[in-house]
Amino acid sequence: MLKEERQRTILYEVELHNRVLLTDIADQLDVSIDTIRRDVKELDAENKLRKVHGGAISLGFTSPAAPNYKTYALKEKTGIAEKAFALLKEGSVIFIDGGTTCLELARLIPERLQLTCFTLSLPVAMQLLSKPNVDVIFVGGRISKDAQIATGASTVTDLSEIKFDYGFIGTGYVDSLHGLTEFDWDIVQVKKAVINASKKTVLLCISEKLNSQHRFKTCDINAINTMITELDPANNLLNLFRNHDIHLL
Amino acid sequence: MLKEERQRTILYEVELHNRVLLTDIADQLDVSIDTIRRDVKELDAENKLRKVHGGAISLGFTSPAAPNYKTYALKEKTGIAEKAFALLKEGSVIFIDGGTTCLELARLIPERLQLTCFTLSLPVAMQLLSKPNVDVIFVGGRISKDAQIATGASTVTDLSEIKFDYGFIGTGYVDSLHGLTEFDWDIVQVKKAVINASKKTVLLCISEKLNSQHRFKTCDINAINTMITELDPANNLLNLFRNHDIHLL
DNA sequence: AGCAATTTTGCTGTTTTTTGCAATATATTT
DNA sequence: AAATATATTGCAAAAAACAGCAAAATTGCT
Repeated sequence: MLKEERQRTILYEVELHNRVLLTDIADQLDVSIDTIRRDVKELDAENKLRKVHGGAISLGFTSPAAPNYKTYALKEKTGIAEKAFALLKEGSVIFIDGGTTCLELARLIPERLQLTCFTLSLPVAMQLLSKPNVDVIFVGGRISKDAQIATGASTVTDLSEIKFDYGFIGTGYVDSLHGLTEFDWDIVQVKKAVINASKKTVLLCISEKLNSQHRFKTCDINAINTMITELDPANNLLNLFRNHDIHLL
Repeated sequence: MLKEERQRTILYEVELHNRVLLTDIADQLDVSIDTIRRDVKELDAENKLRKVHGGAISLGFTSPAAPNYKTYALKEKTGIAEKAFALLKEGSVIFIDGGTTCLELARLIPERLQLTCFTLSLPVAMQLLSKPNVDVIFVGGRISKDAQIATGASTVTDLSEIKFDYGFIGTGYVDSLHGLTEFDWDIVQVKKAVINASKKTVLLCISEKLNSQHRFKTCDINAINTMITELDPANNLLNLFRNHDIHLL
């Protein structure tokens, strides 16, 4: 049997069943497992499949189907995410909110860092799948079409039974006096639950949102432990937040 | 024997069997293997076939599916999804499983159809977000990196409190005798829960998976109400499934 | 036909690729 | 922690590819 034939068969099996065991394939094709191992290694190098311990899995099952429409103010948001990332410790149990800034934080997590990440954002969950050492737990519920996050009573209930070391959240609007506010009532409910479930709450917020407000209130500004913007913590724009018991980063 | 004649024979063999061994051809045409090697080299240079170690393979064998991250057997799966789609009624409460076939079903749902869709697959949920009249509910839990679906005890518990009109599921392996089986135990647990939560269970399954099995059992074949393959329901390959109380589509 | 030039072919020895095996190391499970 | 499964590495045998060479066949020419 030609090598190409064998590799074709392996790919076929992987595509068909999404995952295969090296031993199974070696058995089926009647060659040594070393040969299969080498084949799979090659196919992996060619990006035809992904080699995992003991077998191989289809790319379609693992590749981050990332539609890269560009994020607004990406640079600022990446800067914020980097500051937030510095708070992460090996083995932490954290929550990552939806929104593009939080998505950047998820993207930033390095391969070797071991974390348990809760989220209710579909894009964040997708992003976290590519991190081998991150345990991803999705808090389910009715998915909001625009925010792409789970909302509703069951989500709130589920959240009430968890404690995160850190909750990294975004917000629609923030004001030193009126606190965090949102346009959408459902989203406020889950954000409240997240803050409640977080030992420490970290707000990721681009400076453009400072001193803006809307209809529904999530929490007072004091409920936030750390606020991260893309600005230098000493920046004058942050003065109004200095009176409160908030860490500025 | 003329060189040209020989090369024509080689090409013929390659086209017929998709591959050929140099030794076989040399034997068959009763010339030295070096001659065949040189012939194949020329044919390769002319792009009539592809020379590989030990033999040659047909171009059609490699080119069409080679740089292809797309869904395997997309056409078949779309066909299956179309049949499944015909079962959907306005206002139904359904469940859509993970996997590429089920993802096709999600993709097929038209804009105007009003549905309540439960899922535990991140890609399916993402897909459903683009359907304005579909209520998307994600059943949360620990996300499996490979399958990109929620698994674990909380997922199973959540599912135990729901009833779907239809549960559209896929499977890793299916056999008329051994039923639905999987490679992964965790996945079996949630699939069991899904079947339990479905008034009617519809299996979406490409015919290549028929009569295959693996380690962990999801359910007997009788637990399935309708099985959809890309084949005509009268096809002989489905004979083994006719004794059972299954609708074939 | 005769003959030289060219091409084709088979042979030889050498190099490269492929494969399986065994020993060791690493990962995973119990 | 031990026990098991999987990976990695080095090695050797076998198969295949390659390069060079010379005999044989083919071709083009007179």
